[in-house]
Amino acid sequence: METYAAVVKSPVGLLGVKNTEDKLTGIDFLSVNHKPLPPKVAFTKEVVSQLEHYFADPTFRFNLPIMLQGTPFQRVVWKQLRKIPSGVTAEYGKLAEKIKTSARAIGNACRRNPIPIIVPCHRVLARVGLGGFAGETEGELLAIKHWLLTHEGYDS
DNA sequence: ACCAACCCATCCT
DNA sequence: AGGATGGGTTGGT
Repeated sequence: METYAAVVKSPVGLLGVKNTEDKLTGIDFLSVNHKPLPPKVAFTKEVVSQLEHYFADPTFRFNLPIMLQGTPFQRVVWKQLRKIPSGVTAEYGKLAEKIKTSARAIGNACRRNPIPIIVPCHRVLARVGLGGFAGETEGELLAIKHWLLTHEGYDS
């Protein structure tokens, strides 16, 4: 089982926070058999604090140093994702046009986003329907995507 | 290093 | 329903 810098309770369930001394590297959605784990070092405290701010106020803008590990293509896509503000949505197909690739390839890159919520892949929707989230196309995780969107004011 | 086959959070006809 | 799509992974040589 993976070890986390912190495991925090949130309105969408337990979140596992992964980071180095000064860079955020990942966020996982955890099942209930994980125990909450309070942050120890200062940087982890800051990450948890900003997450709590966001859940209290959907317009809160994250300001955290982030380390994304991925292929050059994935980095380009993730960079685009971070430009989408809270309350705004994008489409796989539209993003694909913008960077001259296919909608499917965009979906592939989103699927591998290691830092959901903060790198806001939940703001990318399919032409018709929600699209997927955290690797799933149906089920509990998709409910989280929907929760995040309505939290940000999106009306389906 | 290359290549074939397969997998996908899509989209069009 | 079927096919085009393009990035990634895997497993072979």
